[in-house]
Amino acid sequence: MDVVAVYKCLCDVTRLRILNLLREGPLCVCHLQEIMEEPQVKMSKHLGYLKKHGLLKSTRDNNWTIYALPGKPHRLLEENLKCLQDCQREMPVFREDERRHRALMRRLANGKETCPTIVVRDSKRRRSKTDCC
Amino acid sequence: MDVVAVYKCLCDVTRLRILNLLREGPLCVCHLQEIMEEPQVKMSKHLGYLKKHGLLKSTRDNNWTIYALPGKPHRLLEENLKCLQDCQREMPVFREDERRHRALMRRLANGKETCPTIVVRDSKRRRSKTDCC
DNA sequence: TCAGAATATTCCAATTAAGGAATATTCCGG
DNA sequence: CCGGAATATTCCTTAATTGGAATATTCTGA
Repeated sequence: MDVVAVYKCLCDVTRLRILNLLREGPLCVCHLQEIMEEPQVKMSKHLGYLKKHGLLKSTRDNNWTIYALPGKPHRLLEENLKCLQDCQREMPVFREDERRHRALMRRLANGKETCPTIVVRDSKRRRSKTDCC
Repeated sequence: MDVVAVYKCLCDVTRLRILNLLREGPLCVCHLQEIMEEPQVKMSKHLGYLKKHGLLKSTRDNNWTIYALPGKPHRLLEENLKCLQDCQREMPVFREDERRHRALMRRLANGKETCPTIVVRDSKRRRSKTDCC
């Protein structure tokens, strides 16, 4: 565990936004993209960066990659994730993200649309192979 | 309070070492230098950086500058300072620093040598104006 | 006033980081 | 096998970071 590397992970808004969103549960790349309204390249790179340094894990589900926080994160990460919860004031963008996140979740919950993101939480639902984003 | 700026402060070894040392109490620049065995420019710049972002405060004592953690640090800083305490394993350099820190303190405590660093802790001691380092 | 100590600042070179455009890869359904 | 979707990677440009050398500033004691 490279402490400095962890802080390097945390010192970028995009990465903080990703971590903050994933506190709520796993998300596939396209949903993160949709929520954060950022281009695919950017998302993919930052996700890769976080994963490379052990702050995220990923699983492949057909054509999708689902990112999630590690099962038992290092203390350093854990403490800082807790702090993120209280950073609404300092990070207004967090509130926006969470708003769009909830909207997406509602849409997925009551919709025809199914997606790996939701499947992780409700493994009984079936989905087609290509109806994600 | 700029969250990202705080993490930028924390993502450099030199700055982490400074913060870790100052957990124990204030130190003047020359003592930080001595303990960390780093050149003056480097120390001065990183100290200025930390101060600029509110992670340190400084007071002037004659020709010396004494740096210290802020009285009541932001939660983010506070939590991470606590984490630093447990990072001996990941940061062997912390142990070295603390060893040299203790040695310095012993030297100052029982010596003729007095210094702003010690004065902060024992304001009854007198010192000459030029016997610091 | 002058030399020297403690600290800060400026200037510069080298390294690293961030983001976008284009391209590659992988996997699916037809 | 082909087209398309989801994601990753490569290449490139621009910006930011780091650190050292030299210099400046401030203060003190003689």
